[in-house]
Amino acid sequence: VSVANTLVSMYAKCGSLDNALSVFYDIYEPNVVSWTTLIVAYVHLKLCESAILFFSQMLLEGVLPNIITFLSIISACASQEKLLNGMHIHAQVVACGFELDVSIGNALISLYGKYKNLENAKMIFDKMPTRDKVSWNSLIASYAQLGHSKEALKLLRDMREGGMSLDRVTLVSVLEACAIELDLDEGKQVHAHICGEWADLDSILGSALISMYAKCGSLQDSEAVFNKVHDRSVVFWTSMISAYVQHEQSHQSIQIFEQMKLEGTIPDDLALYTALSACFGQNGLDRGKWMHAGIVGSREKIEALVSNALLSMYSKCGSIRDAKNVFKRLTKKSVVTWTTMITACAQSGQPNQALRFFAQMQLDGVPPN
RNA sequence: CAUUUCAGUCACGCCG
Repeated sequence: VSVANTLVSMYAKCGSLDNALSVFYDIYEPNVVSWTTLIVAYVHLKLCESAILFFSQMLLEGVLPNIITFLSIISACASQEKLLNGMHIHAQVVACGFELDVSIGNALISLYGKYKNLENAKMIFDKMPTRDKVSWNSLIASYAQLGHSKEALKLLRDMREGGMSLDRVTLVSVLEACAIELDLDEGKQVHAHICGEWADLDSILGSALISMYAKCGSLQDSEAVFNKVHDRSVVFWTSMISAYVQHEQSHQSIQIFEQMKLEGTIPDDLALYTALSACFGQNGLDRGKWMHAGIVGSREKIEALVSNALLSMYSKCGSIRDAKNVFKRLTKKSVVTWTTMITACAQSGQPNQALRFFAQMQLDGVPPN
């Protein structure tokens, strides 16, 4: 069984769910590790519904979940919206007597954070018999992501007073909090702390610093960070592209985008989205068309996010005609897609066309929000 | 043999 489990895990990590599944189904009596491995595979592919289904199936077959199973299933629940699943799992954790485990507590903190339920997150935290760095990080991240940055920064202070050392995860969350608060001073202090603690920045901390500085209005600092990091991920590049967009520097932004491609980093949807949003102003339309052509030439299908970005780009650049052309060729149109078109027409003196789109949208089965 | 926290992002409107 162990050998088969390892195989399942290996196939899953290579992205071959089919192979993983067929090995799993050939296991005579799958044990708790087999099931957990499968659940994790689905969670990593964001197929959380299925992960939860496998969990139920496992229970039906009389296999008892252990702590690791619960950790996996809690993270499955955290990445989907259904509150009920999460509450249900929490109850089961308690019933199995696992609720005092540190890792379980950590996962639950994060779960309630994702559910925007900070009271419960804090309650779990307070009730934990022992806390580790992850406990603090989870709670701080929850506060930071929900925009409660003051509390996040306060927790940081408590954490340090309690003698906990900070790690990269802590700092990323704190930088996010600084960005929301537009607290440049605190952000710089965190940056100084980072420089004192590690010889070089990695691309995750780098991205967080770039966007913190950009949001706090200090583009020069973003640039300085950008130049210091050499192991650049797509996210890292995108942060810099976005920083220039926020400061309305279309040209610089596109230049970074081009440099990224030259250095061999393949842009993902969000990178394309951001680069397209950099096409505005004087040469905006030309840059946008050029980019559009590049996108069409380099990928099979265009994702929703990217096509929406194309629509906004064309309408921002004043070419409703091009926007309509893109729009016509889309197979899936969301409310956002329709609203982009409606707004484009409305703002360019074509109110009747806007109303026509509005009517068509409803005929298409998309309800207005 | 499997496991918990972290970075770039969406249209419109409202408030700051």
